[in-house]
Amino acid sequence: MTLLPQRLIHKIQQQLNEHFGPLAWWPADTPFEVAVGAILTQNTAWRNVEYAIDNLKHAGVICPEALAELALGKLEQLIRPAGFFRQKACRLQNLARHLVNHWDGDVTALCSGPLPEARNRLLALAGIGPETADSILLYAAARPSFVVDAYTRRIFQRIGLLQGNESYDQVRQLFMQHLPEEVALYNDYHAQIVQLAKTCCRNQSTLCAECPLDQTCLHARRKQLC
DNA sequence: GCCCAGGTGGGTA
DNA sequence: TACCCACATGGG
Repeated sequence: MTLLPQRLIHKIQQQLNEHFGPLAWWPADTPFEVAVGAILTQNTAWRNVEYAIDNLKHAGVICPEALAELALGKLEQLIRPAGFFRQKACRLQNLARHLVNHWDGDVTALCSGPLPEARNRLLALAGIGPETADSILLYAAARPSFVVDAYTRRIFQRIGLLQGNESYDQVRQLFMQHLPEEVALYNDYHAQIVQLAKTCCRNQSTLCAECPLDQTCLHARRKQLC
């Protein structure tokens, strides 16, 4: 049985929600900390991001004003555990200075107004691409912008909904056109995707026997047939 | 020792 | 447009 994309996207969400419950999440205390985490986690394991954020907290610089003033070399050392530390230090300081200079240090102000314009403002900043922009919009500013990440692609490719050659915006549009425009739903869905990818639908050594989607997923059903 | 992790941007054809 | 590559650390 092959479900239409809309049915499939809803069914997966229901199954994940039943399995994990609502997660409503981003591990951060403030909107700015969400933005910092979103930049630091670029192609990096979250565990390493936590080390870097702990360093920033202990140094008392996890706010736009302090980060904007901090010596770049010092910032590089603090975020070193998150990898790509020279690039990411520039990106963080650039964001912090932009916020201080133009938005009164307020991430949610930067993300305000019509969604496409807000998203384009983020994309215009150095080192903020589509995934980072959508993470900031959704999790820092509670705007309904669906986040597509490597987990989303991996899971929905295995399920059979994606081929693997779709652009970021194509995947984002696929979800956004089939889901109601609800922040809480986007928030939970992405959080549940992350949870599934870390627990069952891992890159290697998949645990399909424990997966709540095993009856829906092509990958798991193929394994069952073997 | 090797591979991978919640990407992005610059260069090249 | 489509690939290729640099960017860097820490854990399994």
